[in-house]
Amino acid sequence: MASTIKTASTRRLGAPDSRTRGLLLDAAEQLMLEEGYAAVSSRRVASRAGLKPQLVHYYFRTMDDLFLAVYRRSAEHNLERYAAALASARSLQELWKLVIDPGGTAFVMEFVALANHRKAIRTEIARHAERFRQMQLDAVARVLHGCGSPANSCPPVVAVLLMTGLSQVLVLEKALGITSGHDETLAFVERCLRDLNPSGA
Amino acid sequence: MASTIKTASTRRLGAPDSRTRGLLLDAAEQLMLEEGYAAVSSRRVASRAGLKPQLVHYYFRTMDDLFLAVYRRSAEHNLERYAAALASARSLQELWKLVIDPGGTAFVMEFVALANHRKAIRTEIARHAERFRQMQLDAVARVLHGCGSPANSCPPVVAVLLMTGLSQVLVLEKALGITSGHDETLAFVERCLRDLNPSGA
DNA sequence: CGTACTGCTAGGCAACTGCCCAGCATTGCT
DNA sequence: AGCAATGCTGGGCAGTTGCCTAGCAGTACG
Repeated sequence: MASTIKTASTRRLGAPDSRTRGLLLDAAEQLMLEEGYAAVSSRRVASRAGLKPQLVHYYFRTMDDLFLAVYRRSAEHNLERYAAALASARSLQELWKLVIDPGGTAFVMEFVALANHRKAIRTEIARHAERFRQMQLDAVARVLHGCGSPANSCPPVVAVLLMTGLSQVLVLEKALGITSGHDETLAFVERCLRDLNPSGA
Repeated sequence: MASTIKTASTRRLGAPDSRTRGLLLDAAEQLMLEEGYAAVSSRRVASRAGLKPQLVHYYFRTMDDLFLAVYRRSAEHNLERYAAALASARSLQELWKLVIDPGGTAFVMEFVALANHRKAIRTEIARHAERFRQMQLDAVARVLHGCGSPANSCPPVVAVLLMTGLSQVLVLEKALGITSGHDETLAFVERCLRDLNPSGA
């Protein structure tokens, strides 16, 4: 009754800041991006990290906990990186560059697929997305306000959704091997941005 | 060597137009939408259809063949339905209504996730997407040409991509439970369309 | 010294997977 | 009647999965 306390409901679990735990998260994240969430199993994660399979369940009670941890860590990281970039963006052009960066989008897409039928992850994504949206909104509103065009242009929320949507199709289609119309669209967006704010970057 | 001919490379397979085969396709499609592609296994598909598991492999050599068949059947069906609707659409407003219909989008999203790491399905999706895009393009070009605004507006391809992107974010976010900015965006789009073509319809 | 805790592991259970084979009964052709 | 094709099934193999239990060796601390 001494060493294995487990407080009647939870079994022994590894420390959240362990180095090994981090390695497992790395491996899971890689696997997920390369082969999809269905390929992420405890054995595969461990072998990719060069560790024993049981370690996965030593640090994460269930596989869902693993997925959540992977998502949380990456989302938090992206949020910080993005916040800094957004804060220093001074033009719509710079914001657009941030939005169409395919780095985060691919990652999010895979999680969206996973989240589609796991509510714990779905709500976590929703929470982060709202924070994300708010950040973008502030930045766009600030920049839009700085370069005028109140009635001519569209409300900031709409601009954010438009940019997000466009970025999503472009990234997704590129991944599928579809590229028709992409160049024209990118050129069009840049033309629009230049019309709104001729000073450029 | 008589009954089991199998021509040395392929084993015996069920007829493509069999009623049972259709039931299996139905079951697989349902499962996929309700629980994700990871939940589609031969046993589960069969039990959902009220049939024996071996029938799945009697009609489809591999699970990938099953997925491909599910996709092909549904995509073909959507394509026809869409073609008819597009052909009869006379205004941008009507086209927009077709684009934001969430029916097909959810289905496509699940397959995109699956396709991400199965090249046979990926190329099939790409093929259909290109046909789809071309159809939309023709329709948009026709309608845009009909209501003028050559320089003021954007090229048809860009319009299609914009609409597709917007539809994707809206559907995807709604599924996740995120709705901030959606109403404003829908209102904005309708305002834009009315500016382009006041006659509405 | 003993005690408590930590990181880690050997081993295993029950469930599930894709896929195959041999064989049944029915139908239709000759 | 004879024969072949068809729809279907009982049974099974080999592999993978999530998750658990019991325990080992090392360290910190009284």
